[in-house]
Amino acid sequence: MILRLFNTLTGQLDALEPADGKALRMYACGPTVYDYGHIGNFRTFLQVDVLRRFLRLIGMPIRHVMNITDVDDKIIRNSLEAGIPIGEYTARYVDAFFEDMEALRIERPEQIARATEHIPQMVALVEKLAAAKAAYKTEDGSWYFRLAAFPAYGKLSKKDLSGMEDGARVDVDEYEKDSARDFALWKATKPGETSWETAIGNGRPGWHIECSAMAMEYLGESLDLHAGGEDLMFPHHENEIAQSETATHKQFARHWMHVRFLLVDGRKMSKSEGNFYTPRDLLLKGYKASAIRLALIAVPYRRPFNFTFDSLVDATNAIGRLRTFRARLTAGAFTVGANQAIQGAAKKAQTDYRDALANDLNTAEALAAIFEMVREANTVMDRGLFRLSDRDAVLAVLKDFDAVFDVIEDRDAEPTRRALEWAKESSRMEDVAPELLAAQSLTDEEIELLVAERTAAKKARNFARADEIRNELAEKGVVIEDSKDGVRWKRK
RNA sequence: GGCGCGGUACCCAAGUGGUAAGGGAGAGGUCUGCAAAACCUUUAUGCGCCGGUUCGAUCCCGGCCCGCGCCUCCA
Repeated sequence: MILRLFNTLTGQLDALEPADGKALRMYACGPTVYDYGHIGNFRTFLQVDVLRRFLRLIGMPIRHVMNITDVDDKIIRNSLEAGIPIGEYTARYVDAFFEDMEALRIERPEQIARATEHIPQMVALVEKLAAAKAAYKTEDGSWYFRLAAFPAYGKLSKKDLSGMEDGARVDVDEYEKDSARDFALWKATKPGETSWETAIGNGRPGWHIECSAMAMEYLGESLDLHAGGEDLMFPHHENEIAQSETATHKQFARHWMHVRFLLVDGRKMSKSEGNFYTPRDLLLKGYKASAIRLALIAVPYRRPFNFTFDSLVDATNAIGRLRTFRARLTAGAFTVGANQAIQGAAKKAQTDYRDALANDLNTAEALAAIFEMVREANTVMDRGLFRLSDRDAVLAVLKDFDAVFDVIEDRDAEPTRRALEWAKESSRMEDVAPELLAAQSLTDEEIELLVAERTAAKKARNFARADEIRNELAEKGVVIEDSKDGVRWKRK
């Protein structure tokens, strides 16, 4: 099976395959650690996670590199304001980033590359460009890439910049540039700012150069895939192409994937609009990590996703349905044998599911394939015609599903617990939803005791007491389900 | 202004030149001590509007309206 993925460069669906027949070499732009990541950032990382998990599912080995930008204007400004070294300033956001990644069950790339740890590689690349007369140094000590040196500029974003050359928009700070569109490779620093003493002078890297240098360091001069948010297409990725291809004379990346933006209530998310959310914010409001994950991946990556709290509720309920279904499968006592209808349904679901993902990662269609099977299996179970081998067949499909979506297996308690801990440490307890605190007030053991007491009361036909316990649990977010196979409970 | 994307039921959303997946929510029913869960039925003669091509268009073409993104740091 092969994944056909939209390629920004060619404007069509292209088969995604390693050029050398070995592991797929992919690079994805990671976060700039000047603050906590928001759900927009994580939509991109999550969609890339879907990609890598699906590739693994179909047996393609991958080598995935992600950068962490731990030096840039905002970081320098903020750390200066806080009066701490940038390393110390970024450390907490790097930690937070990995914590959030884990909460959302985003797999760690094979290689994480931090900008500050690859200064020599960047310097070498600038030197190479300088030798090719594609980079020049300005009076203040900064280095710029000469756009005129790369005629193909704009091929990714399909921009024709020839008519916009040296227009009215010249930044006063950058008057020394040969052309307004030339971009910084290396920035001279002002006194007091973090800088590196290097062969090309004292300063710090420009943003674009880090991705080129680090991608080539770990993946070679020509990548199979480069991914990132749609906003990075121009100018960031365009600049990466320009500087890399000018330096190597090789195609930098054969395949480009861009994840569309997440909107909130139909608008771009921004702090000033007041519609800005981090995963932490949502966890403290009582939403589960799995619901955030599903909501952010259920809409295919090439569609803008309009985030609303409704979308989170929808995802929560959909996951509940899947988890209930699987619990019913595992708890049920089935007679030996197989039901041909179910065997067929499982096979079809398996195929449809994989085909959907293979078709430009159509997560919505993949989800539909799974739910169709769930309904058919439930129906057959209701009729008592479900057999032991059917369980294996259906569970196998769910396993495939969770290999990519990873939401059925309930690991929601830990992220919520950690978010609460974080709220305590950072004095944000007022942001915690009261229902969440109520739900946290009972331990599993306490719940088990109450459930047992209720079962006893029911047996004694003391329904008043049984209902009383059920209501008490409901108030604390615990739902009880009586079934032929015993009592199940779950936290809502 | 330039480039691009979208407008499908109450909400989210897939999709195809041949007659509308899936999820969520609502209503009715089955089951249950009652619930919950599950299942069944039900909710778009209709896919922004107007033309055109076609035997036939939601899907192709043209125009229009509305919404959004990028063009500057940005996932």
